[in-house]
Amino acid sequence: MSYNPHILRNFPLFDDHQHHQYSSSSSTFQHFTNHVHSASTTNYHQRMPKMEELSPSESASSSVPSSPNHSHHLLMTKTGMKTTPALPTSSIIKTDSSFSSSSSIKNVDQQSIVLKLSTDQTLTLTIDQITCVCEVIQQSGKIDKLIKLLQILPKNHDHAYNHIHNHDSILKARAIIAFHQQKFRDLYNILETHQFDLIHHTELQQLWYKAHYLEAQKIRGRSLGAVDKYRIRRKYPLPKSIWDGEETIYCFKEKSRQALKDCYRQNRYPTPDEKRLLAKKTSLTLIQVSNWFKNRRQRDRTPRSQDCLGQELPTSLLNQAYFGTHSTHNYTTAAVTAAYTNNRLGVKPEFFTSNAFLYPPPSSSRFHPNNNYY
DNA sequence: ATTCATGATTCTTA
DNA sequence: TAAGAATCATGAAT
Repeated sequence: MSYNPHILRNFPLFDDHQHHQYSSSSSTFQHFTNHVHSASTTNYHQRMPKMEELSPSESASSSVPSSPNHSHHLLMTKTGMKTTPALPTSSIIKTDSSFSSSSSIKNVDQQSIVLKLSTDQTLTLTIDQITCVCEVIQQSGKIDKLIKLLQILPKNHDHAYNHIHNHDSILKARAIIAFHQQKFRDLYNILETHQFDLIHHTELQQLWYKAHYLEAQKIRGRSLGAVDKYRIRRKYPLPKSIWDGEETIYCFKEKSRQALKDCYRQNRYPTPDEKRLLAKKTSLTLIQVSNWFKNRRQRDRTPRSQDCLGQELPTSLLNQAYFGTHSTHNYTTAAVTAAYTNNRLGVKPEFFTSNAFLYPPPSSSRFHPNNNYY
């Protein structure tokens, strides 16, 4: 499915005054349905239309400019999400190619559903189209529209209708609504009892934690600090239905880290080809792999550097070398830097390599109020 | 609140 | 252009 602005512009949920445009036999919908399918293979990387751009007053021929800045949380992707922190994956929505890989499911998604707009107005859309609209409304953050959409879904219990009510997007919509209505039990129930596609996990994980934070905040009657939140995350671990079960530390999955370590053990300087292979294996980007090796080499290197500082620093800062290599008495750049970062020292680490440190003036003048050594 | 680990960024160097 | 050094930012642990 694609997210065609024409459809959305015409969809009544975007404008309450547009209902009169539609009827059960509306040729308008036949038109846009065809339009959707013809465009479905080419629109993957098109930016999602914003709500403002979907207003009926807008010219139908106006194209949507792609702005790298504000397209950020309206981004669409065919391939799904990466784990780069720079990209807020929670806001990425998927296309039909990731919704349904098997053709049988795809057929179900093409089934038509009749929406009852009012007593005398109905609208027929495929499940694909409904979920498309549902995702767009979710992205827009307009909860009232989302509620309306769910309200006009049919209540019957045939195969297609069951399918749409168990669809990831529709259930996600229900979860979002439950959150906004602060019906936390309902929200947790939805998240726990339905296995969601991986593509929705990040967003739903945020929702899970946010709900628990908010609930605790209400009970305690005060806002939560970082520690409170941390304890809540520990107390209410993510359900398997919205988490693949893979441990992550600082964004990277443990499996990925192990693969990087294994490679590093054999070769500290992988070739670009090896890096590419590793990137593929770990689902990280080439840059991330390069950064990892760079950081690892740097942190492996510094604890062994020359002892050039004649002052005591905690050994705990020095015993962090990987693979069991421990140095105990070398005061390294890393240690000084860490000490500075952690406010243990009153001077910048550069000071320790400066002439002022290496070649201090005679002690008699060092504390003179007119010098600037201290 | 503080400390530590670690991914990312920026600047320099070869 | 890639590696290194220093540093920043932030998650996690205490």
